[in-house]
Amino acid sequence: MPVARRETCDARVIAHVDMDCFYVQVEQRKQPNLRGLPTAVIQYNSYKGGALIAVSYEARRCGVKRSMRGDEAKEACPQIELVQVPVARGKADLNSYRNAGSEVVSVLSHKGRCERASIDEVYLDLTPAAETMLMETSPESMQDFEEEVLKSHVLGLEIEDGSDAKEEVRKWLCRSDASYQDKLLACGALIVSDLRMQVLKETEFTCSAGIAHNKMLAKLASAMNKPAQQTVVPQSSVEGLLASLPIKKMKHLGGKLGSSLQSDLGVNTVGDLLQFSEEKLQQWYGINTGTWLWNIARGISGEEVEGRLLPKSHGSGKTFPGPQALKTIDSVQHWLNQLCEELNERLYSDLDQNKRIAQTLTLHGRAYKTGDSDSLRKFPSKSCPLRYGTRKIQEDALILFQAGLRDFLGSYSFKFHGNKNSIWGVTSLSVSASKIMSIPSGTHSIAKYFGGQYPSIDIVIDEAVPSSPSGSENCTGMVPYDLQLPYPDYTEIKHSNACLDPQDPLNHLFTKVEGLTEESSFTSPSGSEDRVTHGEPHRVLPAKDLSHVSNISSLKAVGKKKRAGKMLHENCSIINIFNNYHNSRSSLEQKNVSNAHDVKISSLLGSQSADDSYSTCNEEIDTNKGGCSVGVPQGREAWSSYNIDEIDPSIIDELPPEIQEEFRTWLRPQKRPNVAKRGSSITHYFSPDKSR
DNA sequence: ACGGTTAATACT
DNA sequence: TAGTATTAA
Repeated sequence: MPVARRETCDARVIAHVDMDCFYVQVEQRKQPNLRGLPTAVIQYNSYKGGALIAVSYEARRCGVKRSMRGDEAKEACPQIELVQVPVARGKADLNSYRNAGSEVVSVLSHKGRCERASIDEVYLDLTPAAETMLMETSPESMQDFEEEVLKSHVLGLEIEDGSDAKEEVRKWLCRSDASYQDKLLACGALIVSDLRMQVLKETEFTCSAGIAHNKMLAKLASAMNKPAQQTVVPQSSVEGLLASLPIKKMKHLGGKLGSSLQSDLGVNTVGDLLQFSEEKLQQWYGINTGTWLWNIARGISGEEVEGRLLPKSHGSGKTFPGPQALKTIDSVQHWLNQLCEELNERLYSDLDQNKRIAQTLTLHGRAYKTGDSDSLRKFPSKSCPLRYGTRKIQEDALILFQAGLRDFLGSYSFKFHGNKNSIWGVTSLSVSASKIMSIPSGTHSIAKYFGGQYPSIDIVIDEAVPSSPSGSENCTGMVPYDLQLPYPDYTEIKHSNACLDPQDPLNHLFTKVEGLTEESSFTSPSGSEDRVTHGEPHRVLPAKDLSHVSNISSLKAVGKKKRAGKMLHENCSIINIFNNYHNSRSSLEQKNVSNAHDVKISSLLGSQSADDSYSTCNEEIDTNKGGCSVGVPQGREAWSSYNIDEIDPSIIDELPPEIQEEFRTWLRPQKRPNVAKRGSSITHYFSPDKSR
């Protein structure tokens, strides 16, 4: 949650690092002969030469743009080298780019708190590092600087014609009469240029960066001078910068909200927003967005750098444009199988490398209905608890699709159901895994149970662990681990204060999840009658008729209520054990657990081979004191097994500092409830952010 | 309605 | 909550 309190108290040093045409650089590193040539990365060569997704700066100089197709690019720049995105399972495979992004993160993350903002972007909070540098090795006392940092752009620093820009920058960097804030930024510039050189040395990738007092300004700055340059935003330059900055250039305002601002208020630059009171902006766009707008007009953004090096979800998707639209369940199933195979592979990599498990599987689709004016209707997304193993994910995804299709088609559809000349076409499919939790990996960690050292714990193991649990060889339905999350556990996570009602007639089901699982895993996808539904709000699918859908254990086990702290050992979910473990700790013991949360960076970035065994649970305590740990669950989820309201605030001081921080973040004032907006249909995305 | 794919976040 | 919508790279 953004908190702008710091904005007025102390100056932060925030950097945004943005890789230059990243996919191109990854391909050029693979094929060094392409270096320096106009190059673009395309996917799917079939239609008009494929779609460009990254363009080198040489090619941009030729007039090639990202919105072009391969053919157009060739036309604009005949010498252009077009490299195809790797394809696996008939779809684009972005793994090499993800892994390259991780390489970059591993270099950047050892200096200050680091947030992986996307596959090729990172935020850094360099405040402590800059403060330290200012105290110990202030640029003021430095004689010479690296060439690289002298190439920095400093906004508001006037370079007269004929004067030496590098000399001006050098003078700015070691100005002794600079404000404290500017001195910190100067330190930030030195640190960042150092980091960028390190990235180049260790990964062969160039990047650009912005250095400013908050994320918003750093992000703006990193895009101002590309490629391979950095830009500093002194506070004194902010007003002028925003005064002329087109509103649409601002992050979050590139879409409909930005357009509304233009049409509702006649605002064209960020500076134009200054004329409106906070109340006025709130009236138009709601409390949160209104306050956010009022702040950004003043260059204020209190968003914290999150300290997260890993993605929060994994997804795999594909589009089937126009004539390629899928018209049969069989073709849908085929593609779902491909997508799920990829997803499963990535889930196991994440488990292996980062000791994380995902809890929710979601299916998204797009579809049209033929001969229906309503054909643009949205295909609903559906989700359910995630069960590990290719086959299970495939089964569940198909079920979710069928549920979605049923909703999509509505009542009149059923007679054509399954007909060859179907009245629908699917134009895109995607499956994703979210609600990822990190499994603590220290001495007392249940991660050890994964390694089989404590086989008495009732985790279901279908089969011995193969070294590489990739999808295709799992078609037998055998999977290494049954990490399914039967419904009771799932709901329990979200409602740690839920109670077990001993009288609940569904309890017997609750304790029989394992049996149901075994039985249902191999049940044919139709005709099953022995499902159970109930009226609780945690159904995955609508309570309507599900009988056309196969059994799915997670849908069947629907008992929910449970007394906090009282666990049922018959229930074999890994999450349940996790919770049980946590809940049985004293607050003192929790210290140890928390300290052991972190996973070594090396395990994140080590060779990508999937054959590391889980038994190599390290007992190391994280050595990174900068709050930049890997694999630590962030935010509330990390503490989901505790009832927030039951935490005695006095225990917080007893916790290790990094955990205290997490608690405090978590206990910060929550966002104000939104109030009605007026005159705009734009929904609200922003949290209160204002300095007080 | 060939800017695809992936991911994050906010709202209801 | 689960589902929708917006944004961005």
